[in-house]
Amino acid sequence: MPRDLRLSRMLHVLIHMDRHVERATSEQISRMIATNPVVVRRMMAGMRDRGVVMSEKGHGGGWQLTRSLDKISLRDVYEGVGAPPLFNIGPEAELSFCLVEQAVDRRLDTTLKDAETRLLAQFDTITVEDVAEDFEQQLKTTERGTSCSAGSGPT
Amino acid sequence: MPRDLRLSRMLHVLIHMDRHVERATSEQISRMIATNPVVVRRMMAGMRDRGVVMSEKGHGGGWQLTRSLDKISLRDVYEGVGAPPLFNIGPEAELSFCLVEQAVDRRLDTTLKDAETRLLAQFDTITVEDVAEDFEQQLKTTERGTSCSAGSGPT
DNA sequence: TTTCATGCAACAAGCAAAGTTTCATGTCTT
DNA sequence: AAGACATGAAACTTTGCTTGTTGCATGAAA
Repeated sequence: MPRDLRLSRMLHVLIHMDRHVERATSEQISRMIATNPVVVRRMMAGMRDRGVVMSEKGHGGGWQLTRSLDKISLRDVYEGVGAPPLFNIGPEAELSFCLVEQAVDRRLDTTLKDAETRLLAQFDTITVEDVAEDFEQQLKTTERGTSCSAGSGPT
Repeated sequence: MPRDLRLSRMLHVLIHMDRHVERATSEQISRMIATNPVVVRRMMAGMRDRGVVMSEKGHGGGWQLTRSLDKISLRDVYEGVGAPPLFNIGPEAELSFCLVEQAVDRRLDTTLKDAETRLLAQFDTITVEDVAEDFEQQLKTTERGTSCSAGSGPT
């Protein structure tokens, strides 16, 4: 249903990096989320700019976390991946000369801004570690050590 | 910024219909929101199915409100235009075999569903009449009777 | 110097809403 | 009955944004 997968994918990646691989190349990461290394670099660049991960070039290089997951909030990740628009609905960008449309736009705008503020506040309260623990809880229950990054090559 | 304009546009149309035109053809309505008559019919069809407006074919036909604006909530309009996805972000639709991704998806899903519930509840509390009164308040302040449906022909 | 990695730019593909064209159906007027 | 006017519905095109892909430059280790 949604169109922007970056937040979801980045969370997925960060947890794998913390729990399973420590340092990973874009190539390896791209296999975790079934995509292309370039897409990974594009996403990771924003995280690096925010100081959540670091990258090293050259032989033996790759990506690495710079803090533990309990110091990374969903908000950090959301902004790291470029703070894409939260909502799919809303008024047109350019304001109209029609006072009716202006009133509609104002009302819709404030209502959505309110919802956005509340949701981002929620994002502030959730750490990636919280989500990682959800994962481990489930792992304990099912007994299978199923993870996605294992083995399977590209193409 | 948003991609789905139907809620915004429909509100705009309903207020004009109540305050200015009473009965309007798709052609006239399409001029209000600067679009095509077919786009209007597509949007209005859902509103008709929900009993908010009625349509009549043939000479002298067109669209008409079946209730006053204070009996139409934003929620009604949102659902009338097809209840498009509220959010632009979120997890992939198909569930993964990777337990990490599953945990991420669950967490994101519940968080967004929560926000969705709150926003729709907010939509329940706002009537189109409320928005129409915003418009008239503004009208009183600026003294200009500016509206969009006046005069200007297509192309 | 070769190999492996990121960095960056440009372009193609996929998807959903919006826009458009065309024709059928129904209704009022003359 | 004929003509004008309106919705109804289907098919297709356009648009905007994310994602996917290719190519090349840059930097670091072997």
